[in-house]
Amino acid sequence: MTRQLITSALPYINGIKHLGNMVGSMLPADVYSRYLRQRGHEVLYICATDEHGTPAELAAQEAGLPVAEFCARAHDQQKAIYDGFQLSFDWFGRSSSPQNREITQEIARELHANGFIEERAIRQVYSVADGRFLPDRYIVGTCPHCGYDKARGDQCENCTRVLDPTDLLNPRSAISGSSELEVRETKHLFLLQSKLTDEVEAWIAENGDNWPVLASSIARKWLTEGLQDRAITRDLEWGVPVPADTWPELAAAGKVFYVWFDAPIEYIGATKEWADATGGDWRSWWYEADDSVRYTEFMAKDNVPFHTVMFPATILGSRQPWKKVDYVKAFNWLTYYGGKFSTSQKLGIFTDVALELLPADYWRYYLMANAPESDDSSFTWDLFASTVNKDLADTLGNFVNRVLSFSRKRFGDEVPAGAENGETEIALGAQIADLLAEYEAQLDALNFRKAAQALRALWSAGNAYLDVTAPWTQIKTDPEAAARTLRTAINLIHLYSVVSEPFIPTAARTIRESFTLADDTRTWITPDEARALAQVPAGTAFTVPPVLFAKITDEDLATWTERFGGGAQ
RNA sequence: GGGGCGGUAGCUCAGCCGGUUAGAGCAGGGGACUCAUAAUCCCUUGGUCGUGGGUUCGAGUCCCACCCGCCCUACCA
Repeated sequence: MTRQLITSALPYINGIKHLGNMVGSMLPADVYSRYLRQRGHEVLYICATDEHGTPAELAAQEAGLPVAEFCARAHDQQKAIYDGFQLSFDWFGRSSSPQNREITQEIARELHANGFIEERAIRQVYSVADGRFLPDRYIVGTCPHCGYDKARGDQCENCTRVLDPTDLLNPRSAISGSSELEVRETKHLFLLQSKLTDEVEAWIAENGDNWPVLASSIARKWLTEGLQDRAITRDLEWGVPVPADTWPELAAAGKVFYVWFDAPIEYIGATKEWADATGGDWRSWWYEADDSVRYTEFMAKDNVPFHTVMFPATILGSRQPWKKVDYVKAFNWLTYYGGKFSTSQKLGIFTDVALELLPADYWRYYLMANAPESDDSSFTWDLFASTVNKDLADTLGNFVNRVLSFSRKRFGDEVPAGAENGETEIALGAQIADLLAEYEAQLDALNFRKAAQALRALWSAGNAYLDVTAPWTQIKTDPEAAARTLRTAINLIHLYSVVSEPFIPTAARTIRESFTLADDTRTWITPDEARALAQVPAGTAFTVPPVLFAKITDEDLATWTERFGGGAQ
């Protein structure tokens, strides 16, 4: 059993995340974490809110709150939603934590000591009315090429040309609208990534081959172009301050590190938050841990360059034995009817609203069974309803209900004894063992769609077994055989409750709690146990749980499609 | 402009290093069954594998060109 370090990309502090954010990082990381824990691995699943940067400051300003207060509230809000999704973080931290500040500054000092940080003066647009330097995209104006009057300083959305903010005609602040802009000189720290390109390339060559192409190809693309030196500080109020002991002048000027510099370091910082809170040993996971720990990162494709190139460059340049990622699981986008989920246009489904409509298991299963692993995938209400109804309600939920109801009706509140297992049960056991092996193999390989398919095949096998044995017929001629069938089917139900937990933890627990089984501490099923189908002995008391998954009705669909604008695009 | 990924049945997707009649689930059609959330199980109709060339005994799978979608292109995160 290895030690498994798992992180999912940090959700940005500002705004409620939508289902696309959920399926691309936190949810698969949770499914994987739960699976590995169940298999007996020592797992540490770490996530956090990413709290620094211009958008957070502006959102706080708009909310009329001090940025620290704004972020504290937003963090709690996000945390509550993730609890609702049953995300089993070992720690859900904050990139604004003292722990992250400490480690970020430490790594910056190490980079400096090794000659990978340089101070440079750059010229940047300053908005007098807003009292802040503006990132390029926060400057709008008229495009000099096409005349579009809402072009952003980084790119014109109309003609797609890449721009410099000083190219814009009639430039103004996107925040206040003020045209009182000046180009000012400001000093920043640059990470000399150009000096680290070869090392990162060698590291990718050695480690990236097994990653999904989505991750490795993006990484290689950046490297073939050669890494450029990159500014890692900003002129903002809210961020990790540049340490005064190393850069007194910049510290005095109030410089903070760029959000993308401190955000990945928060994986380490959050682990220290966890250690400080629980007495855990954070260093054993992150420092000189290369042989004992396997580290898997989950993220959507937009995050890949930062995780495969820039962060590794930072770590390599520190010359310290920080743990580097072993496997990068990258996802494409989940779209809403082929279009982008959009906060500003209120398009799509957001995590808070999702939980108001239906319990987490419905979303968890649907999202993972249709995860955008090889390409963007499209959320549609029709597919959602058909997946939930067919797989969860009909195949699994109905199986549990039909077996337990029938058994109770005919044999009472305990698992019936009945005849010894016959050929049908032996064949079933072999089939279940095979399907379970397939399910495990797909989860081990982080193929979530295929894992969900294998799980559904396990559920379906139970229904097929009932069809072959037909206990409602057996009961008339051979009650012992009927009892055997039900005993076996009940054992399947218990097996399902164990192995389904990564995808549908709440329903799995509900099913499991319907058995009064002493010492039921089993967390996984061995091949022999799968073949035997005898973990729940005759005589075990059980109850029939309430309907596990309610079906989504046509009325529900009509209501939600109307409310969320499904298909309109 | 440059680059990456993708374009396979009505829908969502599998198809490893090229090799016999291109697969799954859902939807559609037929049948079986009645324990169960009108559930289940079995059978089955759908595809000139984006387009056009090329390599090969043989290509969805390799090469070239083009079309379409998404993403990246370093100051959003």
